[in-house]
Amino acid sequence: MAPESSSGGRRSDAQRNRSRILEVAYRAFSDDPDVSLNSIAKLVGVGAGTLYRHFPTREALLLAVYQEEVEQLVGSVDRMLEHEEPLDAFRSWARKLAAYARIKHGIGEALTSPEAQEVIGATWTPVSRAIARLLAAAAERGEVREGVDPDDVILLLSALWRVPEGEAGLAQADRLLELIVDALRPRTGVQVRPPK
Amino acid sequence: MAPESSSGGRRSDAQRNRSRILEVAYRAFSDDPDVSLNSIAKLVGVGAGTLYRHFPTREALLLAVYQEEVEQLVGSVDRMLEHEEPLDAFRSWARKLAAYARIKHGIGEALTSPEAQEVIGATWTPVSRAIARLLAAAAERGEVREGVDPDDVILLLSALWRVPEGEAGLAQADRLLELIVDALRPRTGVQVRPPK
DNA sequence: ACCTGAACACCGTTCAAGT
DNA sequence: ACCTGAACACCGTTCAAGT
Repeated sequence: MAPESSSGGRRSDAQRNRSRILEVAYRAFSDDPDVSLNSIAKLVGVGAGTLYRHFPTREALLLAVYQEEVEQLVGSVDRMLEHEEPLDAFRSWARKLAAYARIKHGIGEALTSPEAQEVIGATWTPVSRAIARLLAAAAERGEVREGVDPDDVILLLSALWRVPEGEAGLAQADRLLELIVDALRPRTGVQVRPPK
Repeated sequence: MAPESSSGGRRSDAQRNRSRILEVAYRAFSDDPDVSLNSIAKLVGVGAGTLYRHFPTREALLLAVYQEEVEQLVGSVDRMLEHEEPLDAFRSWARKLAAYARIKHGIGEALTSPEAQEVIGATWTPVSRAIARLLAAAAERGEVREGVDPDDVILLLSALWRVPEGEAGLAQADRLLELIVDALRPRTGVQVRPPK
């Protein structure tokens, strides 16, 4: 009858549920960003209470779902800096972030809503650090000024995924990105050639 | 028994309802931006269907409520241009818009959500024109470059009202506004003194 | 014509009862 | 310990019935 054998005990099925919820939620959010939590629970085959036990708010679930991918995006910074000029790397990376936020509608909100900033940090902070690294690399070449707050840049970048869908929107996003890059340039206005 | 006397007929009570809904909704939204439409209908003392007849979506009601005030804000542009240097007028006006959007939470969404842009225009367009006027005045002095799309500027400005509440947020908004102004400066980088 | 308000199919969230 | 799922108090929206 051995009610408890090793240290873990019953913990395993809870962990199993957690990962199944994440898996199903990922697809559900992709289909429809406004999908209800109840319906996700039903899809998983789990009681609503179980979902709420693991993820107390919609935002908590949303972030857990996308955190891994955000980390991947964040992790791509170093590689990009090796293959591109810093400012181009910044542009490419910003475009990737925007494309991601445009598709995964929820994540954009999480990156700009003041409330979310306080609660999470888990998504915000890595993104902020990634931008800091890109800006630092560009600043070293004198292509952007120093001391720009990366959090300010996130907020400016959020314009990129608020653009309307379609081709006109993409063109607008390109213009916006150039405006943002201009905003970051050194104040002198004298174009500095990077040293060979 | 004269079922219809003049041309208007029964139209007047519908009009009355419309304005009462707007009046009550204004206060209700001020108290709580997420207030339900049903509860507004109840506050007005009107059937839910009546509210929906006048304003088919939440956004429609929200915009109707704030349209008058937006117009007032838009109307203040000319006066500001008379009393301030164009670029300062732009700064002041942007701050006003941001403060307004920060308080009337809904309006910020209406000014940046792509869906809203298509549906409405009634709020978007005047704001866009106001910014165009400010930019044109500044461009005449050579303080900003020409050909900047005012809609791009709205999207950039939206960063101002996504800032967290409190003092830190206001400081961030100030930094952001300066970054945006920098983004609009002439590309030459040579500071042009306005002619006396 | 316009309005009412009950009714419908949901929603997020909780919590007693089970194992 | 953890899970279930009925239940609660809502929500937006519709539409037959009234005037």
